Amino acid sequence: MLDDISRFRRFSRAVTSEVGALDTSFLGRGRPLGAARVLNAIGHGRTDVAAVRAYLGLDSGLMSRLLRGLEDEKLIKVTTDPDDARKRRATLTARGQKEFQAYEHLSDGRAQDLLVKYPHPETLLEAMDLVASALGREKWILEECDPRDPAARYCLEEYYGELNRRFDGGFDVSLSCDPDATDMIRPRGCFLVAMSDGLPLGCVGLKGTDKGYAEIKRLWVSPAARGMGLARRLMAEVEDIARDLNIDLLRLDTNSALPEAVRFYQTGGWTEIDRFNDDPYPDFFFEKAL
Amino acid sequence: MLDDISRFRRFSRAVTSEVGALDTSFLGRGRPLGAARVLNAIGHGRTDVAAVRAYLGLDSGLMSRLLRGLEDEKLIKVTTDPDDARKRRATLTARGQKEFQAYEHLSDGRAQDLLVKYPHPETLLEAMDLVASALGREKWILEECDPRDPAARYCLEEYYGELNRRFDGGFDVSLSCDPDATDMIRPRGCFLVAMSDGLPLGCVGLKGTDKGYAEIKRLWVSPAARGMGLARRLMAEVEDIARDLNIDLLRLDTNSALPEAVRFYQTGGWTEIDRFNDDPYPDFFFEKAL
DNA sequence: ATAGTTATCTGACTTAGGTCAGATAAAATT
DNA sequence: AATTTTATCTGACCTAAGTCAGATAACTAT
Repeated sequence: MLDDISRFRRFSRAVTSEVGALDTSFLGRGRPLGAARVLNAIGHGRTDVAAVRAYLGLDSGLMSRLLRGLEDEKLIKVTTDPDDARKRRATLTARGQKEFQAYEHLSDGRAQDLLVKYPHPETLLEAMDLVASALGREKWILEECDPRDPAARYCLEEYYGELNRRFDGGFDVSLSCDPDATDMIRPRGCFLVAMSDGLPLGCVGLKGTDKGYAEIKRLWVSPAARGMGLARRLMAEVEDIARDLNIDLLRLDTNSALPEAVRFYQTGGWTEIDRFNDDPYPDFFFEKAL
Repeated sequence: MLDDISRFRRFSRAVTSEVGALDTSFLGRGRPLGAARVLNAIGHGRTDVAAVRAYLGLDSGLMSRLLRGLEDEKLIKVTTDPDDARKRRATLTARGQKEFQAYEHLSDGRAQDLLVKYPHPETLLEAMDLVASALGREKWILEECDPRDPAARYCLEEYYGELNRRFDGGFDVSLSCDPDATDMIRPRGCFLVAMSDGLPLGCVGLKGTDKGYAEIKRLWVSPAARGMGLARRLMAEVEDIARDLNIDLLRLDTNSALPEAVRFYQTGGWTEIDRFNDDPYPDFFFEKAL
């Protein structure tokens, strides 16, 4: 009915007319938009004046005046960068912090007002997660972390939940060979999480063993990021790390109830091998030499 | 990991930084934003000056000046409303049409540039459809139309496609009792389509018969609109029309492979009855007295 | 050391955008 | 018929936002 471009433009119309109102939350505190935007950029951690200027696309003269105005209001303190005395850095004063929080509160309120219109917002929020992840794809960051960190645990919970839904008899972690966190920390292994502006989108674990190979575990990609090549990026990164750790053989297991995973390994340079463990869940086994 | 408000704000950040650029397409033709917005509003069919003013939220003085500017450029012609000589209506001149098309082309180009970054945009576009539909829910319109109109046929194709995916042995319209289009047109029946800014979101047909009852057929709701009460709205409307047509008994059939449909009828005042036709697909039958 | 580059500041200037008070004419209400 | 309301227009005015040219000081490269 509608072609892709029309669908895209329909989306942008809906969003600018409904969500665009969120920008308005920068008003309502008796300060012009420009000054409010600078204050908020600083509040969100952009201390470097040049960075704020680039982010907001402001002329240097204008920026200078806006900073002066905020200084006069005693909301920020501008100091010279110790490493490069040409550069300046701006930080919020206590009063600036309060003002920034007030803006945050306004924005939260607007978001809440819009959300409250939807009796069951979960479907909507899931679609929003996907759109935000896709649009911000260039800003995805792969981070190495402890598998017990909150982002990692969130991914693992989602992963277990999905297995439980997709396996015929469900999935119970305690019956599976749940890897020791310490086996997925350097130097024995590692754990990667992909983050997109605060939302974890996927993870993968490298579990060191004493059997002459390491195992790939817990490869998961959020529904909000599927079809965008994240699994491939995670695997490439974790293989690089494995090489760094002088690991020359990788193994993994998976299940035929996850056909997209099986296909992913088959087309990703992995060779099918015989069962190499006694975990009750997997029925497909692969290895790859590095 | 993130609460609903944070997810919503993450979405709005992503969208304003990526899609916000679409607004910029209103620039680039050497005209100030205000004038460009008015020209585009008129081009999109808002001929009533008051309507444009309300839509863009402009002061009457400012509006007046912007109209004068566009008139001076010979892009629009402002005439007095024949029904109410206080009101004025603006229409594009031939030159204005060309200029409007140039803006449309710019917007299409921007949309295309953003879309082209996604190798398989279908998932993204589906999520965008859903978000746009949800955000624009207040502007949904239920329209009565001929079941052979493009929007109706689009809905029916989607409906058949979904049945084909969800029924065990697939679905073939030609084996089903496909209702005659003329049975779903007044005065025998009717056909309703729900539109949301150009995208059909759902449909329902009322098929007149000569057997003392009418049938509800082809109730479908797009994945982009599920869980938002559209089926209920469509049914309420079609029941009103049935009453208008002096129909006092409705019947319908459905299939246990569509549990949400069965539940919808069970909780919507319908009573299960015995099979009343020999269509090979349905295995659930309902009726409702008006 | 010199020349060029970079980050910021300052002052002068322009424009878009928006507000306000009143004017005008048509329509609606009493 | 008189009054009120509505839709638009006009002129005066203001401010935010942005542009530009040059100044200053610090850093970088030759």
